[in-house]
Amino acid sequence: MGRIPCCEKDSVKRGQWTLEEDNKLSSYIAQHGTRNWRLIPKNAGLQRCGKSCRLRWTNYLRPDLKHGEFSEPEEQTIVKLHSVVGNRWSLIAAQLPGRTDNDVKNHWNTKLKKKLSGMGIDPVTHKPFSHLMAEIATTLAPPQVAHLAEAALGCFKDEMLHLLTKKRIDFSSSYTVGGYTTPVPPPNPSVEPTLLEEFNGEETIQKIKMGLSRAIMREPSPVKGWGPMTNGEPDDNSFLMCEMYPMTIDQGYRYGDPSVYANDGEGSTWSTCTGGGGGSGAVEEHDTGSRGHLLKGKEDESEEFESVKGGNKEDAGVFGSECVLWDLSDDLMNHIV
DNA sequence: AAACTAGTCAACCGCTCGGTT
DNA sequence: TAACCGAGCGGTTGACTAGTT
Repeated sequence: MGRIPCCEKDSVKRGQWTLEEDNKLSSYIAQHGTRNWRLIPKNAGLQRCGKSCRLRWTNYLRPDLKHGEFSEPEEQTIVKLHSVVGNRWSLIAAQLPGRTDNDVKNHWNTKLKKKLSGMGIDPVTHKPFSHLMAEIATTLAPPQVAHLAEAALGCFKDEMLHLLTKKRIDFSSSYTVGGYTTPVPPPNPSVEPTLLEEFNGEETIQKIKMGLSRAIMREPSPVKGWGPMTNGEPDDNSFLMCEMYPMTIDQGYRYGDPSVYANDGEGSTWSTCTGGGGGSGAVEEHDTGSRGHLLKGKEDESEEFESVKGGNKEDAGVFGSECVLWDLSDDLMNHIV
């Protein structure tokens, strides 16, 4: 039982690499290549495991690596690909020249996950938390829905409070995440300055509970399942929020065609939801119960909205998707505002 | 100024897979 | 066909740093 270790653990050095070790490894590989990792440390005069050398080379020393911050298009690519392939970091990294799977994984775990959570999006399923709950709620009898709301609040309380307080304050100027500015103002800007001042933890939680419970009970059945699309037709390999939620069809943004994931440098691969010809009727007056409250009405009065609706679509990515960020019911928002 | 906390990221670990013998 | 081996992958850990109390 057990595997033969790749090296004698007692005789190898571990931990951080020194500059001298880096130089030894780099110069050896420059001369001899990376054919046999087990022999490399021995031949290069390093007290390291071959595996450790490979890792050091592939994750840090390789000359074609990019070091530093991830760009906005890179972040978009990661999020989009993650929504389709999950934690296949090497696959995702392959679409990002100069980035390693370790880089991508670290960036996802430390930054992107939090960004999505903070926006009320489940980083595992890439669905808004509220929609996840709504999906579950459709399978429950009404009395159970209240319990679901209670339980969900326990799970998502932090995200919701964050969303309902800090994020809204951020909106006073504009909301920028992942380099994408969302020029959508809060539903009622006049109350914005007092939001934090008036914030009271317990009271707010009670309001959230009530609003969430009501919102879920009023959540209409999905139009379709999470029907992904390829070339405009549903396919089984990806999620497509705007298919399920009419509001997003009109003004929202969705993940682009899953078949086009190459980082071709042509800017955003996010695409807008055109609604497949459905047009502006997607958000109707009667839909005020749960979704689309923000866009409905804003369309009439907000210059910023026009900029989104009009020529600024390229500026909104997954992080700038107001339909996701603000996908809270009127009931819920009214309790808070 | 010191102690504590949270965030970041390089490195390690164990496992799987594919090629070779 | 089975055993072995090298390489790669994804999850996890821990050292370091910056920010906060």
